[in-house]
Amino acid sequence: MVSGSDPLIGDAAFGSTSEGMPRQTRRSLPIALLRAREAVMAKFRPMLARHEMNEQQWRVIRILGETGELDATELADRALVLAPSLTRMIKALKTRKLITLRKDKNDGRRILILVTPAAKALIREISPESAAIYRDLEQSFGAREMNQLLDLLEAVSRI
Amino acid sequence: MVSGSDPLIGDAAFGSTSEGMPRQTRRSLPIALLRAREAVMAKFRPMLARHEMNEQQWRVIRILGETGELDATELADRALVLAPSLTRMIKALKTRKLITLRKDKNDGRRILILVTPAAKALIREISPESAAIYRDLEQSFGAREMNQLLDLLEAVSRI
DNA sequence: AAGCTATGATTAACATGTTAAATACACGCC
DNA sequence: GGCGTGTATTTAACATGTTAATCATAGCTT
Repeated sequence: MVSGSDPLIGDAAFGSTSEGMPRQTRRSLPIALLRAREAVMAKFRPMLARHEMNEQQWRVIRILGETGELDATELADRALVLAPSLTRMIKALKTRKLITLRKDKNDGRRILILVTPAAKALIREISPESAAIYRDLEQSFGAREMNQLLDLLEAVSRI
Repeated sequence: MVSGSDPLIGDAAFGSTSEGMPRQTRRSLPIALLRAREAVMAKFRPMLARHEMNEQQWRVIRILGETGELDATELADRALVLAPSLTRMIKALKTRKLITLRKDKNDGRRILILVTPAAKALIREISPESAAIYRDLEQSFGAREMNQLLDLLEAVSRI
């Protein structure tokens, strides 16, 4: 019998590497992705916070700025937020006068979302700061590694 | 003047690739990490849901199972959950009798957390299912690519 | 036109993420 | 021993994540 504080033997939870070693938590893809994301976002969050934006709001506003008017479903897909989250965010962003809404005339179920000039001004403030952080990241990580990583991430996303 | 629905020109927000092309949202590291994570977790979530576990609870329980007794700070670090989230999770997991708590005799501020036999049994149920999903993933993505990706993610996490 | 089914958006309920503040204990200094 | 400072944990408040249910509109079928 294992005593109360003994760890379970090995780690069958996430398979084995090609070398046949038991996989440690550090070597698990979901955790590695989370850890990497945390490390990267830690660089951006303070800057965004100075502009009273969180990560998700910045994704939404930025995509609307890049793309122009979008319906809620399309926007949620592209910004990687769930529909219920977007519904709540829309209220807040409308109150802050960063977006305007109108009904789709051809489909009464859809709402169309558009950034205001104020939001565009905000995007123009944040973008260069974001670009600077990204450049630092690319420099310390390596441009080649960055591209390789982006390629692999894109491949994983398609699985 | 740009009209209301025109996208902002280009995309200065996240720097440029080595080829000098403007970076699209798809080519942004934070978004690529999020998208990849979503794709991967979509494979695991239904299985975990069948065991009435979410992703975070599984990370916590699994790490406790691997490691044995841990204090809250150490556990939060390893499971990548924030301290306030862990506080709430501890209540739920204790109610479900998956963990037990005791005070550290040498440091009255710390609580020590330990999985119950019931939790170990649960881990033994989930682990093989998780391993099977991981194997499928590794097979369709490629073991070499998987290792390469894990190496790059580890490198990014250290920046 | 009525009815069926599918889709877009919202609401509800509960969980975690996030930051700041509060609480409790540890530890060194005087 | 009292005091300031630091650390571990909790609480609070608000935001998003997640799933399921609801509501409204489209669009097809008869």
